[in-house]
Amino acid sequence: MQQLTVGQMAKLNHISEQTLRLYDRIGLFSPAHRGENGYRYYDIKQSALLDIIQYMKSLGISLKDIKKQLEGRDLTMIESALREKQRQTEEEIKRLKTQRRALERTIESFSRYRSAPPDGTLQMEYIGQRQMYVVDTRVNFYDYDFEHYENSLRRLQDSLVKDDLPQIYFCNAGTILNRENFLACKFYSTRLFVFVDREFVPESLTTTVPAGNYACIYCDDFYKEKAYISRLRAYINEIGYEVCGDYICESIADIPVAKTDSRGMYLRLQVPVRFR
Amino acid sequence: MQQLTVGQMAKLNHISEQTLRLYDRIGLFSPAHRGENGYRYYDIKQSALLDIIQYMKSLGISLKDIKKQLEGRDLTMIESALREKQRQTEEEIKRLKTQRRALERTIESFSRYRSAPPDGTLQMEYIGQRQMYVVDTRVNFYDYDFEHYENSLRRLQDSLVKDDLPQIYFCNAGTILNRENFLACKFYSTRLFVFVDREFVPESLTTTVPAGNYACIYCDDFYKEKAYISRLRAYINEIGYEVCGDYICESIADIPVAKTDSRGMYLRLQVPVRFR
DNA sequence: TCTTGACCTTATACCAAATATAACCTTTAT
DNA sequence: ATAAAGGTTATATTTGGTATAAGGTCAAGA
Repeated sequence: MQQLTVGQMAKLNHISEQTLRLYDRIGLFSPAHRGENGYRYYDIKQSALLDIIQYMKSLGISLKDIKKQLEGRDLTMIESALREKQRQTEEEIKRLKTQRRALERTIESFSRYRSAPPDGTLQMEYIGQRQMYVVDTRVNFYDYDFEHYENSLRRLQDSLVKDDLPQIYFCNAGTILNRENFLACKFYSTRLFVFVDREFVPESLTTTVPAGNYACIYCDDFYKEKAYISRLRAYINEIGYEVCGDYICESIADIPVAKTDSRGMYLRLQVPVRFR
Repeated sequence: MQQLTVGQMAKLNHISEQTLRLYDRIGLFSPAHRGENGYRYYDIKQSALLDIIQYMKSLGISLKDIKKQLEGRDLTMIESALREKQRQTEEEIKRLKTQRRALERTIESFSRYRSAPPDGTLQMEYIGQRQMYVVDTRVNFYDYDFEHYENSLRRLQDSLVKDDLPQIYFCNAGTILNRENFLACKFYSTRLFVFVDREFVPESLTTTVPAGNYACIYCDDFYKEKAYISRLRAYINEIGYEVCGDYICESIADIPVAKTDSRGMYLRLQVPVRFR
């Protein structure tokens, strides 16, 4: 019978010596014999057990649980553990797919920020259909300051958590102002939103923003919004269009780069229009 | 300016107080002010930074790295970190998909074990096409004992690692004996394999086992193989078939349930046949 | 004004699953 | 004989928190 030292066994099984010693100490996997010198001597046949341990570990099962499963020597227990793991894996894949999309969105947001027109730019843009997750805060943003907006974002976060949605990074949030209020110069908006992906959020929780032509003005300061809205309205009249939907204040980038501990905002104020 | 205590800030941002204190201690995220009483006072506007931290954390970036990124305040650095994370996510999804399949295989193996015919059963079976990953050990298994087989499995594992393949649990491994040797009663086999999935292993690394009718005999002991091969051959002659391909000794379940620290093997010895 | 309870502070320990180090012993090869 | 390689133990470090103890602060009610 071949006697393997800890180093040989480690190499043979692609595991570190330290780890084998650890497994011995916690009683998960011990050498077949101990020499009088204290050396650990393993039997190659023990590899079979180590295989299972490594396999279960690769499934993310804790050493404690692996030990329990193996001590039980209960096949059905191991099997149900595997089934449970299968379920978890399925979920994890789903989570990662969401994450992948979130990353895409954020990176998009960065590039949008980099290539965005300068502050004050007025232009027409065709924007495709979007989905938003909306929360009505019942408080008028225009009556309060930036701090209140932050507060409201927290509320939106609460809401996302409650609806069991992944916590999206707020790189694409904003507020909605009714068409009527926009036209009447009445600054009254209580609705806050984040843009979301249709595939990851149940349709019942989202609102669709129709595709179409939007009159847009870019804005680098939260506090300039009111003034820029006026310019936007003037622009629309000037080019002979009419407003055909709700106004949106979209933050297209929202990165605290400065030392101010506040958001480094870049807004795209927009309203859907059509030829009169 | 609203001053938030640690508890309020925690609730607002769905994070624990402990964690906020931890972040303060490691200098990742500190309160705007400290009261004379030592209390931490946060500014709601700091939530923006916490958002980013939470976001980066959700991507699995370590706190240390997050700190570094944010201290740099370098947008392009953050962006490239995100891109790196995107790559990692992609890989992780791939890994999990492989894991999902491996789990399926193992669970399959359990149920195959449970429903397998008793030791000694002889029968014809139609078996679909399979892919195998083969290693030639250049040593004849039949000249050595079970220990040597274990040793060879380690070699197979080395090979899998070298080829950058996921470490499949050896629940479906075996050996191949040439048709000629099988017919000549010459026990000479040096090739070891595991069955793999086409989708997860490059085709260049796999060997296809054709679909077809196989004469099979079930065997619960490694050491009975030679005797059972004779019975298999006799059976094939008896029913008037002829061997049309290589013999395979497939371990259909391989679970160390017993206290022996060795594999609890269940073998399906098989050889493709056709009507003479 | 006192007390109570909620909330804050720090320091310390704990968790998993290793990895790293120090201090020391054994084996093997030169 | 000596040195290198490899073995032993015990202890500390890592990560991202959570848990606990011992104590300080604050606001409300009696």
